[in-house]
Amino acid sequence: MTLALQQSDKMLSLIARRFRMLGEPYRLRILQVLEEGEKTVGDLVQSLDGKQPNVSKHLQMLHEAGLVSRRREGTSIFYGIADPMVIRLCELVCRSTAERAREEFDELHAERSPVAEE
Amino acid sequence: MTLALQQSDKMLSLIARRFRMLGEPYRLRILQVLEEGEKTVGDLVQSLDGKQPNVSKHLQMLHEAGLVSRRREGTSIFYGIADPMVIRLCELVCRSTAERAREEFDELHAERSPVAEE
DNA sequence: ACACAATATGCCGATATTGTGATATAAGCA
DNA sequence: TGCTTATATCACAATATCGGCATATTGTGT
Repeated sequence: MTLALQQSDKMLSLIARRFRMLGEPYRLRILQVLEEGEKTVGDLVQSLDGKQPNVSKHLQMLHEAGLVSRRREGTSIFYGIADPMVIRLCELVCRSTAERAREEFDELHAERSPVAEE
Repeated sequence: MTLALQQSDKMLSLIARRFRMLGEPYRLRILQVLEEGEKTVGDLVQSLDGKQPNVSKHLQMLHEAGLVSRRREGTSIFYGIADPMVIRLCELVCRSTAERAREEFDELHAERSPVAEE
């Protein structure tokens, strides 16, 4: 049990890949937009002010990792968030990261000598 | 609200970094061992059958990202899981990834022609 | 001071990832 | 068929990451 990670090497790689897919600011921004609902590649290119090949590639990666869904409609392709887990993941990390950032901020601004965390 | 990601670019980078830190199988294995309790670098080197510099480097990265704690005791240094969020994160991803893997497995073994998801 | 153990760091080659421009594919329409 | 739009893929340079070896640092004794 524990970390629920005593999986086979293959399983571990899959898990790591999912985390890695979330480890790019640009991909996070894509997911951020997708959370409003399904979007076409063009929509995303416009929202994110990015290049189309780049957006397509990131979407491809997210899709291969099973994080976004893909639906064709005419010449357009709609992407959406496939796994609601993504939302909870981001909320968790966001909260935790913000909290830590605040702690570091407080430490920097504390009058007394820092408690030495290095 | 939504993805809780409409943060500044700096915040987004921090969040992405945390995900990236979890995006390495070796680091996941380290966390897996750390979940048993605090461990020294030497303990981990032994448990994971790895090289010491490599383990140290990964621990350093995890520590800089705020995911593991560090405590000196004599010449040894004990690392531990700093943020319990890590556990929940891994559980979420693990469940979701296993589920998806099972789905793909089922699709592959279905008698009828695959529904074409690529 | 020295020696020793535990950990960290610097450097390197191999590999992976990213972003971009050019090009290819696919669908709809005249 | 050809033309247009939307998306995907290819090819490449720049950058980042990983693992390993050698070496430096830190702490603890003598």
